[in-house]
Amino acid sequence: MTTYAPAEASERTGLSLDTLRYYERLELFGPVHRDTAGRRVYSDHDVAWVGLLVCLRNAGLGISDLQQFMGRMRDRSSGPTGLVELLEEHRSRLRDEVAKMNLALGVLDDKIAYYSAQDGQSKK
Amino acid sequence: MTTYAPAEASERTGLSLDTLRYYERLELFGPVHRDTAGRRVYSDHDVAWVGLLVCLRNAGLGISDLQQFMGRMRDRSSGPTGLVELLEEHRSRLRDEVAKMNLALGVLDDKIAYYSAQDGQSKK
DNA sequence: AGTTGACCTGGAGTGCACTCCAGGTCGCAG
DNA sequence: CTGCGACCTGGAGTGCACTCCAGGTCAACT
Repeated sequence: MTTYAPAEASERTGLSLDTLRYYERLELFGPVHRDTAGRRVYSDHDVAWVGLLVCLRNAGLGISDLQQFMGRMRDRSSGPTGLVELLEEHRSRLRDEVAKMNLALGVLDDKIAYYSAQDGQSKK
Repeated sequence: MTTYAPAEASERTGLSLDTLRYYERLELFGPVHRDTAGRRVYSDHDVAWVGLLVCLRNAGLGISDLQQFMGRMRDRSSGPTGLVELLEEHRSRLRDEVAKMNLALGVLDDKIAYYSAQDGQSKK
């Protein structure tokens, strides 16, 4: 199993060392294995997991959402935790967001069309 | 021309009174007309404009983006200001965002499918 | 043995976008 | 004319998500 030094994990996830540690403190992932000197050694699994976190963060989920998500994952062995419901809730929120953004995109398109036309003939 | 008291403007734009005043201070819109007692009187135009701001904010533009946008609008009479270019830049950023969100949506779909299946047979 | 550089910790600092507050003014219903 | 409620101001406070920092440890190179 491949492992990664902090700097490499940072590079692969696109997060700073600080952010990686920050996420770990908040228990969004980990615990991360340490070498004899106390330095972090990230596994494939860690890196992949952080990739998921980054993706969901990019999508606009907050830290507390991710914490909930993690919590449910952890307790999954002890029966149903509503994990799927939680995910579905976030999915529908995300869809709303996307809809909003598409709306804004439409507005931007309109504005661009409008002002392009104006600028095109502005020195009348 | 219809006008609106602060409370009504707040209702129509979905922003709090505080936020409305905050946006005005930052010159994202206005200046807003006042009555004899010094109270704000919002016009149709103000409300519509704030609607645009809200839409762009929803879409993830920051306050400083909106300020730039406003600045260019103001100076438009004195020749080309690169307003269209600015809008186009934001549009492409927005498109990236949407793409990211769609990616996240795909990931969520996968997770939901995966954990639904697991939960469905979890009490094995 | 000394220097370098990557890493460690806990905690303080930053930037953003609000949000709240104290203390005050006004116009109108009773 | 007295409340009352909506509004005003400048400025302080909040919550989030990092980001930076001082002071220290350790392994490897020279």
